[in-house]
Amino acid sequence: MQNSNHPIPTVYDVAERAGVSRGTVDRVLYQRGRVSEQSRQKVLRAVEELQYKPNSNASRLARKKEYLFSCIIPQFNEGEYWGEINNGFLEAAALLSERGVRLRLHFYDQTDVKSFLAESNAALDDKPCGIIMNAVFRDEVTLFSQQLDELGLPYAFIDNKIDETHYALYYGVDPYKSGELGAWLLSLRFPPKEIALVRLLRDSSQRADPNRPRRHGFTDYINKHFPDCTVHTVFIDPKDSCSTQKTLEKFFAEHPGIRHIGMTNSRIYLLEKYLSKHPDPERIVVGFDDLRKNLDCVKKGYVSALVTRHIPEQSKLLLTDFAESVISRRAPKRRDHYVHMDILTRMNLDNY
Amino acid sequence: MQNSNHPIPTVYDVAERAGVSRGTVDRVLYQRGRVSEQSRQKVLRAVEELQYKPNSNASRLARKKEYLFSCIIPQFNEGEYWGEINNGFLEAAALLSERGVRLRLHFYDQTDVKSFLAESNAALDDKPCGIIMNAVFRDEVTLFSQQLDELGLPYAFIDNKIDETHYALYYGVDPYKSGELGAWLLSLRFPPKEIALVRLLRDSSQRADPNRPRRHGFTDYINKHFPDCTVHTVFIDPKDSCSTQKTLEKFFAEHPGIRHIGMTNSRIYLLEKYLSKHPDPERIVVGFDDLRKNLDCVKKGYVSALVTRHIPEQSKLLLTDFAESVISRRAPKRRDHYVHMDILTRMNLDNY
DNA sequence: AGAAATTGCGTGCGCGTGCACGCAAATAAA
DNA sequence: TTTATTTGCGTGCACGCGCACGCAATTTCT
Repeated sequence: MQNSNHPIPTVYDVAERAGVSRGTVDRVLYQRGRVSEQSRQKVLRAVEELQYKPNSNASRLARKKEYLFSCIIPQFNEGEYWGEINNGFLEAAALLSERGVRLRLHFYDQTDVKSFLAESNAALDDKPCGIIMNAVFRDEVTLFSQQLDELGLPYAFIDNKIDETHYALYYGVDPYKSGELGAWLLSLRFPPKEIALVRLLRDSSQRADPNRPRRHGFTDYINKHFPDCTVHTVFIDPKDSCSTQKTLEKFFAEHPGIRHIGMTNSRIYLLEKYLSKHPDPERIVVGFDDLRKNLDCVKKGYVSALVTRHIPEQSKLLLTDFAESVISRRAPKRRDHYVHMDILTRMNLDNY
Repeated sequence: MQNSNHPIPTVYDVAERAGVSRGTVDRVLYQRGRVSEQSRQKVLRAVEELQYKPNSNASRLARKKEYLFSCIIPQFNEGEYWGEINNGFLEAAALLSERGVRLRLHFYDQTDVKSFLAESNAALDDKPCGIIMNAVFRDEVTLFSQQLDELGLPYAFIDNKIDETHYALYYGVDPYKSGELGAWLLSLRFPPKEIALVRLLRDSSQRADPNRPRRHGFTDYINKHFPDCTVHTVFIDPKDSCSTQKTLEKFFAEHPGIRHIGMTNSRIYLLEKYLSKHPDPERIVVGFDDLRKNLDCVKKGYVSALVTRHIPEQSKLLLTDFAESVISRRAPKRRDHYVHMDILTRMNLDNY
């Protein structure tokens, strides 16, 4: 609690106590201009004794400095994963705006390397004081991050990262562990004999496979704990619900023993139609990520559990933390933030 | 994105556009002093057209107004539930300090009504602009809230609340639902035939029983879904680990069939000693709240799952939201915040 | 020794608001 | 009509800090 006898000290108080002028205090605090060693010590002592902290409101008012951050993330449709990430960024930006933080967004096409290159260049043209991105195209992102290193521009990764780069900050889940958690949930109720792992067809132009680590976490867990269990893989087309339906009908007709279904990408909602047409009280379905549509599936009982983190929270925390560290010119306390994985079931869905 | 041609408008811009002086703009914005209807309209229009928002940094600098909030919560030892709540308050206060928010804390003894009365009076003496409390002693809290209503002082409840009062804000979990969730988790793996519900002995002076709703959620769920299951209640003494140990030994010796153990208060860690001495791979143990010691028990495998919310998050959000609404003099968007219940197991514990 | 450059430091101004003071015009009272 | 009162409104100052200007004292160069 603030001692009411001693009101909050200002530069004037520090200057007076040190026997110098405000300007000198200013020079000492911000290493601006030349100061004799003697006055420097006096000022530092006065700052220490008075516990002086600059008034951030006055400081920002006088400085009028803006901090621009550029984000390079995949395009999205309303309600999709990257849309939620985007919402988190916007929320954080609104909160930080009074501290002079500005945001510029760049969306690229995940299936098109060139669009990533274009957007990363556009981001540089913004002359930002920090860049936030994800890492779908490993080679290009690595190259880009080297460019940023040379420019001395700090950058942060969201959702996934490239360990070999000098990123300042990372927020995301540990994808491998989240896969394990999903497999654990799937097998919690009774041991699986056969599992359907549903995957998405992707056109050949898409080189990246961002879900690999999570899928491996999933299958490794199953193989380790249930060595006799077979994992069947089915591919469905995310753009064609009709063919998806046919594929699933056919697949499950051929494998009537399957009671466990998992999907390691964020689109478990694509199964809704099939699941609703073929109810099975014994079936267990596990998916990932708290998309609106996924939550609906849990609510309706088609999906037993989702593994997720609060998606917008993740990007909100990243921007807040990143901005804080850039503004204060201090490295963040922690570099890697593997955010907590939530387990969502119909029992704890209401207030998410 | 901010249009760079039109820099952020100031009162001067508004005044000029409305053809009046800064003082007049100020008067209409804050309903201070007298203004002719004609100028009022002109100013309001200019504000609208320019999308004028006062610069919060300049505003706070000039105003120098402080907002004091007083919290009245139970005493605690390091690492206990209310300690975590307290940490959340402190964290929020640190973040809000530059907006002029100050915090004053009052701790009372949960077993002593008089200490609550003393602390609530002390809180009033602070002359705060808002009060945060929990509701252990229903009658006394109800009386106190009536007093606050008369004074026109807004108050918020944390953790639990009294519906009949005119509280401005509430953050907490739905205790009944959390009890249900705990029971669901306990019975997830295989249907329970016998359950041990471990409770704490409380001295007769303690009238309040804050865990009742949660316990009822728990037992109701079991009775509804497993009508043939018997729920045994065991009382242990939280202050005497030796007697606790004896009680548990005796109880479980008499009921060798029990594979399900639940505890609806926050002290599942009190069972650690017993559980570690009597390992049982089939046993399922469910507790509540993410106390450090509870997390350790999950990590070591003694406890299968915890139902919790991130405790400090809850108080942090409450203070942030409450301060925001008091400062802006607007009612909060939502009054009741039943925060999300997390499910914690050894699979998703690492980054909590 | 005188001129030129460098070092150390004090001061003034502006950032955008909030608020109090006080002036002029309009109205009411004498 | 003169004086008192009210209404409407403009202006000045302070908030605490960042920054630039410029003066005086000291050192370096010719």
